[in-house]
Amino acid sequence: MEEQPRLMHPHGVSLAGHPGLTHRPPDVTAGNDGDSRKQDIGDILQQIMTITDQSLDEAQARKHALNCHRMKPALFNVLCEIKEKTGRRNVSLTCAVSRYVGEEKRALAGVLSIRGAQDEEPPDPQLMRLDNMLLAEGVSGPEKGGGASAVAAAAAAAVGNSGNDNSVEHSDYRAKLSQIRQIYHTELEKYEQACNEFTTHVMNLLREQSRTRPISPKEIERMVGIIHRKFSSIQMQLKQSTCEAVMILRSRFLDARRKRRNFNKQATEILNEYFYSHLSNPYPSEEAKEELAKKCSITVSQVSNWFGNKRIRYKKNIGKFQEEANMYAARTAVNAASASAQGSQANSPSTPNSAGSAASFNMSHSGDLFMSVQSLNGDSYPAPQVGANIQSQVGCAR
DNA sequence: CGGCATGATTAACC
DNA sequence: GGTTAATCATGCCG
Repeated sequence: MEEQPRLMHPHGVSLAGHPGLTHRPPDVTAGNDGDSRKQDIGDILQQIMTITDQSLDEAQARKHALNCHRMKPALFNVLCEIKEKTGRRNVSLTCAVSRYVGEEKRALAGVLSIRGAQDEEPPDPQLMRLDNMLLAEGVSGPEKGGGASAVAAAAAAAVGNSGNDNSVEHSDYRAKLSQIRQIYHTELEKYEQACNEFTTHVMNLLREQSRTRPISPKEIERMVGIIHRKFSSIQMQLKQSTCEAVMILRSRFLDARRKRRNFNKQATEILNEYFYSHLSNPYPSEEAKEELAKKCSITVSQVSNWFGNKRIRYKKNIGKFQEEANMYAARTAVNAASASAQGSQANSPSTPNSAGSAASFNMSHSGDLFMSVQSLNGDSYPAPQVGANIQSQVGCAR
């Protein structure tokens, strides 16, 4: 291909004096009056070349004139031949002829030059990542996909906070996600439509141009390929920003879940009940933690946190918790009393120790500080004799 | 708004 | 790995 005789000027510039034209097909150059014919062709070429300087309207008129010109078929054949032989399409003539679609070309260039147009190969890893993520998040893929609910469920399982406000946050999250999803889909659809419209537009233009210059199907294919690549790069941007939006939403959601929420009253009561009824050893076993967690609709780690906080805070300021301790001791005593009144030995699995067993909640610095405080405040905290004044205690508490 | 209550987190410890 | 102690960050109430 490289070694075959070149018909084109080495630099493919001025066609008027193009060597290729001296190698005319017989049907064009036949006859003796080659000079006049030459002149004729020269005129046409001149017209073509000056199209560049004309307005679109003028060019339109010229185009029509050219199409109707008696020499047009011959010239067209020459072009075909040149093109076929050179195997290239950068013939200046084609550029000149296509000048009359300058506007369209400019529009094309405008769209095609949108930034970030890395012409990646089809199996673009980044695009795949984005697609996977969108799918996983339930943005793309089947309607109301498992993605969102999976995330919500995971978050719920991770935190397991009291159901009510959770579902509120979930629905909020869901609503926002579906909003993103909707925007994503409408935008995607818009892009697809625009891409199709633009493709057909360009194809029409090329078809039109093919009347004036030879355009191979490969060229059209190539053009369409370029358009599709460019549009898919736009799509990629859309996907990327959608991913970002989802990530932001998700991190906000998770942040919101991290926010401290006070446990509801019932949960606190259950925990306190256990704590004060196991004051001698307020270290629930794993099973007990699980049971408490289930009862309180919180996680085991929250139970652990609660007990950790409670122990340290109780220890730090026993006096402050005195009243609370009395109350819960009284309550467990009541429970025990009513249980025994029913004739059955109340022995809840979660509270194996009896109420008010304030023996020795080991303090790191003073092992029996608790005991001594108990005895010091014996009057106000008669844990051992709770049963004696249940009525008054309960009356105070409730 | 200030201060206390409280759930969560972290580092050190055993 | 669980606990302690300190601390953070937020909720809540006067």
